[in-house]
This record gives sequence, structure tokens and C-alpha cells, in this order.
Amino acid sequence: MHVGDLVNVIKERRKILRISQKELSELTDIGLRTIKGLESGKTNPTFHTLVNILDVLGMELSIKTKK
Amino acid sequence: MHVGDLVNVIKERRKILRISQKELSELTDIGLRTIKGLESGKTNPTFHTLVNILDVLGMELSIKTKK
DNA sequence: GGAGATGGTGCAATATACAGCACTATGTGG
DNA sequence: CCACATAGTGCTGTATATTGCACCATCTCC
Repeated sequence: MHVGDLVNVIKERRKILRISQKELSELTDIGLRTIKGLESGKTNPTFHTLVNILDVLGMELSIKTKK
Repeated sequence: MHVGDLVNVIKERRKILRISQKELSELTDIGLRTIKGLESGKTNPTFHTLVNILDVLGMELSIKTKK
């Protein structure tokens, strides 16, 4: 799981749900500038930010042992 | 997935592999103070830090849609 | 008891995520 | 063409993650 994968998942999921970056910002209470930076791959989000966004998008993180 | 869950997974996995915080710090090239802070739940790690640690512990992140 | 390993915390410096504001570029619908 | 929505970027200030250093507490082993 790299940053690029993360960005792709979030952007695609947001498109499926037909939510704009601005709406996601309002729903998560995360600044629009932060959403923009994250989705354009310019920043390295914190765990909290990530979990918050995924939660609003109806997704969640999980950890598994590598095979 | 909350920070507490994350901490528990990492600490338990580290115990299973019999790796100390100091060794994990060296293997990941992440400062020992950062490992300590993370495992004691005092900080909100970045995505990079998280992925790096999980990787060394033979684990990985995944994202799934909530049911 | 003393020595070493381990994990947790305080302090301070540096790097960077977060956030708002403004602007540009692109696409869409009138 | 024009107005609007959307996504991306530069600049800036603030908050905080990262880091090293030092110290304390606990545990284990000699």
C-alpha cells in the first residue's frame, strides 16, 4: 500500500458516491486544502485524517499479515 | 480502526517477532522516540510512518468498503 | 545490590501536515 | 461568450509529527 494506491482508492470512491472535494471536506470537517493536497499526492496524511476520510466514504482500514 | 487498535496490533506483532522498540527503530530507520510515542498512543502517525513499520513487521494495510 | 535491557515521558529543534485565501485551468450548461 | 462548479497549486501561519537527548521505572540476571 503506497500513497498512490491510497489516492486512487479515495478518488475513485468519491466519484462513485458523486461527492466533490468540497463536499468531502464539509462531511469530514477536514480543510478543503488538505483534501486537495492529499488527492493530488502532495502530502503524507496522518492516520486520523485518513481514517476520517475513509469513514465518510463508507470504507475502513484493516491490517493483515503479509503472505 | 482507531489509534488504540493500531497500537495494539503493532505491539503484539512486535512481541511475537521478539523485536524491541530499539530494533524496530533501526529496521525501519524511524527514530526511537517516534516508535515510543506511537506505541504509547501519544502521537498520530503519518501514513508513511505507519506503512514503514507495518512492512517491517511483515504486515500491510488494506482498505475495504464497510458492510 | 549493581548492571544492562526495555519501555515510557519531558524538553527542545526541525520538518511538515493542516488550513485558509487567492488564483489558474478545465469542463459544463445557459 | 459568460457564469458556475470542480480540481490543482502557490503562499502563509499554525499545529503537530519526528527526532535526539536525557531521565525514570521495571524487570532480569549476575
